[in-house]
Amino acid sequence: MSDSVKATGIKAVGIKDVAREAGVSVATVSRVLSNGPVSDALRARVEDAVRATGYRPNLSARRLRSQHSQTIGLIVSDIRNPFFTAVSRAVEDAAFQAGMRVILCNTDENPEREAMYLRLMQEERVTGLIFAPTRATLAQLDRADLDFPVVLIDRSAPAGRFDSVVLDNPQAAALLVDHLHAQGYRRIAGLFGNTSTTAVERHAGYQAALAAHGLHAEARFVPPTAEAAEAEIARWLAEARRSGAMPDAVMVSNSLLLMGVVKATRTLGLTIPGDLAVAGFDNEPWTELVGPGLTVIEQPVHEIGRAAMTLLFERLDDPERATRKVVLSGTCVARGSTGGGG
Amino acid sequence: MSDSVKATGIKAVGIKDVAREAGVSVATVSRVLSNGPVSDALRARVEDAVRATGYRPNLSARRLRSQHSQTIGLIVSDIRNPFFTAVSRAVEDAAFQAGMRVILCNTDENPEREAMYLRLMQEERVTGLIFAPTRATLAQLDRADLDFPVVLIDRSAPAGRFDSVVLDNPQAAALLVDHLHAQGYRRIAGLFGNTSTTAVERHAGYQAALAAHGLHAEARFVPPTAEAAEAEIARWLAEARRSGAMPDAVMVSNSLLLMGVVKATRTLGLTIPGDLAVAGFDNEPWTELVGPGLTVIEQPVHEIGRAAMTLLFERLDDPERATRKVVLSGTCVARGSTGGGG
DNA sequence: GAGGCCGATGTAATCGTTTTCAATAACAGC
DNA sequence: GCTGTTATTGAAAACGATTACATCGGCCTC
Repeated sequence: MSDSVKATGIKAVGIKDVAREAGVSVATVSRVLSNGPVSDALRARVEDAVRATGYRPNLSARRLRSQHSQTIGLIVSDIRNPFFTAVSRAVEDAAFQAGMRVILCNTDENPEREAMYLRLMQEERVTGLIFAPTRATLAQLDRADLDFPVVLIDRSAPAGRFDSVVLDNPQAAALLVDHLHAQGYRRIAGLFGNTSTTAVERHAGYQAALAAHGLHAEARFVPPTAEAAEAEIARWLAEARRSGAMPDAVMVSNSLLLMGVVKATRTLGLTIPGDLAVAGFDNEPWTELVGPGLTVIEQPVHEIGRAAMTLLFERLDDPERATRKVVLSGTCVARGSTGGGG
Repeated sequence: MSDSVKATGIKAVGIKDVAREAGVSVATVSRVLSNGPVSDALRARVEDAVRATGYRPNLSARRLRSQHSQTIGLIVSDIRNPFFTAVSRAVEDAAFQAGMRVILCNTDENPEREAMYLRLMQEERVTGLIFAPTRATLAQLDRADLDFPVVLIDRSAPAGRFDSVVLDNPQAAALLVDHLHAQGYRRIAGLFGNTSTTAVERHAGYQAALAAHGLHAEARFVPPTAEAAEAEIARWLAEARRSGAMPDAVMVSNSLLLMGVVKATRTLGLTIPGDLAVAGFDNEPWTELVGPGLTVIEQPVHEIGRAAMTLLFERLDDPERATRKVVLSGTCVARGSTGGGG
């Protein structure tokens, strides 16, 4: 008969079984497992029994009773965004090292999904949350009373009810502008995403830096996709050519837009940097390989993840302390795409 | 005094509080929450009470009692590997859609970490696991008795105790070789990773396809890093030049190696495809942008993730059914890097 | 009109741990 | 030798939900 198949593990072994095997009470087993005060003799007996029975604690039960979920939430827009990929890796490493689990959620910048995941975080009774919210959700977050600490990443915090860690976006954008200026470029266009606070800050830095050099800022905003950027740049350059006011350089606010711009230059048959210098954000491995190499701002991605976890742990340690905002600096990686001074 | 600060949420609201508020028993509340048989009148009262109290079910308690963790594990080598990034996104989407959570673990191909995460999966009582194991762990996996189904991805399953979903690696490699041959290349070198079963399979396909064309195979194996590939290719080409037997094309088994090869051509001042044609795996967005565009095999990454989840759900439905191996085909995306027939 | 059945509801047991509390033993102080 | 203190241990309560089982009307059938 086919039920001879089901031979193994007819019943899960619990702490009771271990206790019986070792001839002690369940309390003693529990104490051994959590390094409580137990005599050496009993400890050894229990450890043997654990091995013999192949016991594995049930984390759900443990969490229920101890009221510690040992779980942290991580809500980002899309894990496929290399920035979040790197951050998530850092978060996971730090979490597992501290004996905690991570629940990862992708929102696609959709406020409804953000709301539902926030609800989930409450039901999971997470210890803490690391969150990159949209502007819409960020505004409501103040009112929502959550019973766990939140650390914001990438998106800037307004008043200051939450700890946060962000790149110094204005400074980073200025770094790029300064570099372009130093290379001799004078008509520096800017292309920015139109959804995140990040782009807003980078635009501000771009504008300020240009002003400092006495240059004219010319910025446009597009949805954060390569396609949108490619189309917009093509349109823009066509107009500019007609009006005789071609930019000699363009900076963009993230790596998706950067890809779009590079694509557009190919389609239009423009050389980089001869016809157009290009600079952007995020030092992904491939930026070194396209064209003459792309000049970019490198974000300390791993550090951002680590900093978020550190902030979270410190907050858990002392819930009363003042909220903190960690601002990290990017560095400018100069490559050929901004090389041939205009 | 400073304790006026702590005003909100002095005690978490449980199902009991909701029951009291609605004037019903806890059982009725539970039934409302799980769409059980309850009269419309009471259902409405309970729903009001839930809203009024701001009740959030405690998932740990629910899981403990119901013995359903509603959690699936995902163990990969490194989420920063774009292949796994995309797969993980597909898995998460499918999971959350089915009302399940995902626990993501990075092993860095380290068997010890794999073992510890497998232990964790048991303690979490996961519903199922999607796993890309190293060869070492794969060998032991047969013996370990786990009380949840496992679906292997990317790494090929040996005998067949587990469901799995993989790319048709030999065929994909052959596709690349055939394309190179059709473009006129005759001395086709191959560079492969030396850790995964994937690379082994791709090498086999490469070799078979070359043999079918009556060509000589010349393959080397390196650690799966861009640096290793770059160094090895440089050394290789130097030797080849001396012996007067330069390959006119090279194919590599993954995107990291591909980056290494491209880097090497730059350092050596070789043009693609004039001096050397290049082809590889994984159609990442940037492959379109470097040099004349890189010819690659496109893996149906999202589909692989989905297929894994489907396999898992089907297995949960019917634990007795025969194990299945889903083999998906890659497609060849031809670009300029293999364009100028040798 | 009595018996049987069914659907809605409540009571209490249960899931597998941790943790409180009491009990015991050992040991020191006087 | 008696008492107070401390270190181990066990018994049982709790954690917050689900669910088996009992109960109670109402309604149908004969």
